[in-house]
Amino acid sequence: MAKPESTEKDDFDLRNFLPFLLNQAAEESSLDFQRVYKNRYGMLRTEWRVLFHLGNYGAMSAKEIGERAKMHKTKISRAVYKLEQRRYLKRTRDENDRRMEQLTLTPAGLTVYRELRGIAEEYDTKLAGLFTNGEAALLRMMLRRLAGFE
Amino acid sequence: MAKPESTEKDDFDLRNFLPFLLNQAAEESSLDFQRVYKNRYGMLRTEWRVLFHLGNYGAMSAKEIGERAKMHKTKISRAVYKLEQRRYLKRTRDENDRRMEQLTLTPAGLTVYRELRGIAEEYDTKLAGLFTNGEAALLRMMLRRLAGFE
DNA sequence: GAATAATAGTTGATTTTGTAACTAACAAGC
DNA sequence: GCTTGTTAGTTACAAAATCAACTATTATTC
Repeated sequence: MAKPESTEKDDFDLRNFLPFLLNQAAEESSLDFQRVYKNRYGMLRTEWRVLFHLGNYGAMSAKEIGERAKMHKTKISRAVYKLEQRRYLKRTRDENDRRMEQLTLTPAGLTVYRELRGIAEEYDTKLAGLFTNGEAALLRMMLRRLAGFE
Repeated sequence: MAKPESTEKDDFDLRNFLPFLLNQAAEESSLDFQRVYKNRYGMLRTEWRVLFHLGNYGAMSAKEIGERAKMHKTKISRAVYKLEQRRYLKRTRDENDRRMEQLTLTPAGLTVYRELRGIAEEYDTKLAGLFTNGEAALLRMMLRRLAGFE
């Protein structure tokens, strides 16, 4: 006599809940890269992000980085400070609007960026290798949409 | 005379780098849900996760939650403490192995779980609505693989 | 079965993040 | 042109995450 234990519907599965799933995937898929920038370059997550923004898109202000990476301005302020200490970037006051400063990578910063970028590319290829080319492209498209890019 | 500025290859785009992209998507896609458990229920991320594990999969030990959610044991220890304070769960010492304790939701905890689960389901549906059914299913499959589930 | 190692969970110290208040420069209204 | 509001960025303080050391219990080894 198959009597249901309760009337409760519980077809919900945490492991399919998109915010959780995305978070777990993000966490897991950045472990190896994290090890590199952390252990090998002594950087924090916020720091490589700032470095990559400047390396990849060229000089910009802290505010602009904040908008692109959706990082709070205090995080960026501190990351910029650390990168400046290590002589990876320099600031130049914007003469048109003296509230902000233009951030530029130094040659040393650019070198580190290129090294890390190489590792990032390899790593990305490895991750994408879990899928067919078509799937991977679709994945990126969907993630961009979820992230609010495009 | 179209002379390239440098020999540098820079087809790299940070916004397509999977670890970054996943992180941005995860961040962005959990904002609304975060507001609910934070502002309306005064919970932390770690806390709703523990609550959901117990609600969704039934009683288990802190260690088991840690393995499933890839959360460090100190985070769990503190989340369990908070949930216990609020009478959302109770602990019972495992008599076979007295080092660990079985964690169970109280009726109050179960109620809160069900409320939040409902909101989570709605929210998930909204997010999935950005895609076709087939795409969404594929997305979940790919994320599960990246997360190391299955 | 006593000594050693391993495991579940907690606690305290340090590091990192988040929040709010602040300074300095610019913009707008009148 | 002076008051009021806004913006870029920093700093101080509070909250949370990380890391290491700790207790209590179980497992292993000789």
